Parts: sequence; C-alpha cells; structure tokens
Amino acid sequence: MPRPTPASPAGRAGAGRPRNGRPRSAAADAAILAATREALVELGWSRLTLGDVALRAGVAKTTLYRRWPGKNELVVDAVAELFDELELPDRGSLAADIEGVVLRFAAILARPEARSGLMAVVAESTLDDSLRERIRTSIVERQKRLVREGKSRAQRRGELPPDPDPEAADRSFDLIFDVVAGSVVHRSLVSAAPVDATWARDFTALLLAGLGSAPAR
Amino acid sequence: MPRPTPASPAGRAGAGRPRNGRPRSAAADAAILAATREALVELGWSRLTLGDVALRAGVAKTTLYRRWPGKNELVVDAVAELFDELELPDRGSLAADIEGVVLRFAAILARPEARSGLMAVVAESTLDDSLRERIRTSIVERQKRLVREGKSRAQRRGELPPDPDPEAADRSFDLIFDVVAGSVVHRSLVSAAPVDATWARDFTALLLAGLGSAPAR
DNA sequence: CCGGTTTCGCTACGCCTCGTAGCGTAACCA
DNA sequence: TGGTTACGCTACGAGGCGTAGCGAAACCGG
Repeated sequence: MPRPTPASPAGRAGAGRPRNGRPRSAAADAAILAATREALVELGWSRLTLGDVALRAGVAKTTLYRRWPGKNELVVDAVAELFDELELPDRGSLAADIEGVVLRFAAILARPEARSGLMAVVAESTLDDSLRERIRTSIVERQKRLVREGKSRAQRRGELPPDPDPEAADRSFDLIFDVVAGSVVHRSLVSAAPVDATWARDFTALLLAGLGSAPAR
Repeated sequence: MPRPTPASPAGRAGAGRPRNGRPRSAAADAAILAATREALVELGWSRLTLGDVALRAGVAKTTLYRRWPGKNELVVDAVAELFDELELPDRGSLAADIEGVVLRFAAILARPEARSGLMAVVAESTLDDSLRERIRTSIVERQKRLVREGKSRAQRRGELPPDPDPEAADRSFDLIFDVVAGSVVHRSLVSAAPVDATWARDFTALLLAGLGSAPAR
C-alpha cells in the first residue's frame, strides 16, 4: 500500500517516514525550493509553471507532483524558508526592538521572490482552508513568536504594564501583531514605498505614543 | 486607423472616444464586471477564466479582450467598484470616525469577491508597473482620500495638533494610511479573524494612545 | 437615405500548461 | 537477495490562452 495521500513533503512536517525503500532525496527538496524562488523572481506568480521549476531544479516533473499537491503549497514552502532568518535581537529598549524587527521583516519583503509569492498564496488561501493552515503554521506563526517575545521582554524591562488577565493579553497580542505585520506589508507591497530607517522610526513612535502625542518627530 | 492600443476601457478612464461608429455597450461593461465578481466568489483567482466570465456575462470572449488587456486589469476594475461605497460619515469624534471607517472597510474585505481578488492583483503588480498604477488610482487613492479627510477633520476639532510643515504632514499621513489599511487587511485576510466592534475599539485605542498607555481597555 | 466606421457575436486555430499513467531503473533495508 | 520505495522519462487527454477572420449590427455625417 503506497502512502495514502501525497501528504506534506517538505522537511517541516517530517512525520512517520517508512523505513523501507529508497529515501527521498533531501538535495532534491532544496533544489526544488530554490528553483521555485528563482522562477518567482523572473516570472512572478501567474507565469510560474511547475514544468519550468522542475527543469531549473534538474528533477522530473513527476517528482515534483509526488511531493507537493500543487503550485500553491510549493510556493508556500519556498517562501517560508525566507522567514527562517527572522530574529529579534535584544537592543535594550522596546523602541529599538520594534525598529529592528520592522527593518528585518521589511528586508525580507523587499526580495522579489517574497513579494510576488506571499500575496499570491494569501489570495489563494481565501478559498482553500488547508492552504491557509499551511501558511499559518509555516509563515505567520513564526513571525508571531517574535512579537510575543518582544512583548514579554518589554514587560520584564518595565516598559509595558503586565496584562491583567490572560484573555486580554491574547487579544492585545493579536492586535499588536496585525498592526506591525500589516503596516509593514501594506507600506511595502501596496503603497510600494520603501521601509527605511526613517519610516521605521516614525512607525515606532506612532505605535508607542499614539496619535494623541506629537505625530511629527 | 484603428485605436492604437486596446487602451483602458472601463468607464473610469473614458478619455477621447471617437464620434463615429457603433458605440460600446455600457451594459456589457457592467455585465462583465458583475460576472467577474461572481466568478471570483465561486472560483477564486487562479481558477477564474476569461472564457467563463464571458459566458456568464452573455458576451463573446473577443469582446472581453477588446476592452481589457487581460485577467489582471479586469479584476482590478471589478474589485475597484466594490470600494465605491466607502465613505466617512462624521460621527463627532476622531475615535468614532476611525472605528466607523475600519468597520466599513472590513465589511468590504469580508466579501469573498474582494478577498480573493484584491490580494491576487497586488501580487501580480509586483512585476507589472502599469498594473500597480492601475491599482493605485482605482483603489488605493480612493481609500487614502478618506483618511486625509478624517485627519483634517480631527485637526479642525482640535483633537490633533496642526502639522508643523507640509513635508512632515505628508509623511505622517502616509504612515497613518498604511497602518490603518494594513492592519485591517492583515487581520482580515492573513490572520483570518473577524474585524468586529471589539477589534475596532481595541485598534482605535491603540492607534490613539499607543502602547505606552493601558493596552487593555 | 447612404457610405464610412466601429463594435459585436461567432467559429476556429496553434500554443502552452496541467496533472496523471506507465515503465524501467536506482537506492535503501531486512 | 528479495521487497519496497523513489526517480527519470515519455506520452497523453483536457482545457485555457489569446488571436484571426468573417458577416451582421449600430451609429454618424453628409
């Protein structure tokens, strides 16, 4: 009996692998994902074809279909790897931490393979629940972890008050995450304007002090 | 000599139309855009085909290609019409105005034809400058006008200080726009969580007072 | 009323991509 | 060595893309 479903192939979900038979080439996985990003840069989402990706990666097209159900899932995994480098170094203050993570996040979004791939899979996920779940675990949850860490770090420093109850803490946390990630994505992809040091400083000032205080630095 | 380019067809850019010959059917335009939205709901972006749209609209496929260069531009125009209803009623205070526009904006994004279409064309625009410009003039600029109006309204009320110089005013304005629009879009499409009254209130409180004040209401 | 002009519906076409099936071979394990 | 799985390759039907060509319809100026 072969594997019931093509299943999730990439290393991220390496669950029960049978001990018999020829193992899947890990090099092929890496080559396919790299080829996918390369094709995203040159062709964008709509003109990207799986046959072209297979050709670039030096594997057969059938190998590609054995590991990923389709174009959507492949691109999610290819883009997700870009976010592996996202970290949150401790810069001493909440303001500095926010500026730092904003600039790092924006640096990833500035790469064309992320620009053209990310929004496309989000669009597809509106009619595909399993794809949305894949995006959530592979990309979104990873970013969220950073915001959670930065918040509790600021609370240890005394820059933010402790949360009164866990329910309110969760809601406040989700809100902050959407504001930070959404603002950077919108600035970068929709407004198509650069997220540079000036913008990061202005954004941090707004997030910390709000509109009521002096909006201009 | 026929028209040099297929040109921008929809009513939005109705420039120099020749006075001779059979006029283009305005009813066909409306039917095509409505059919596009209907197909977006049922099929989403990737499975939407122009042949299917033509069939739904009751026009020939060639008619469709005579008016729009391709799928991208057609969907931009179809989605843009959804934002026509976006307004900013005066609710007496800056906080109430923000909550109102957030909820109205979210109501549009909750419609499946907007969800699946908007992100897709934004993704495509990363490699197509003319498409990005089309999105900017048809969709983004329209939203921006509302934020500009709300800001000056709040300044007349004395809720916000006047801007020191025009350059800082522009930068502050662009920032606010990206934060508001980006946060709502991210919450709605990426986090896939509802933008309800509670979220709108929490977001407004954060935007006005910042993280420094009490984050929980 | 009529000739010029443009749009429209329809059919047909070559090109490409999709996703799968089938086969022989290669790699790994007990 | 035999069993099992992955791989490369070829081939295929299905379907969308975007265009060309045709005759008919609609509108305008003379």
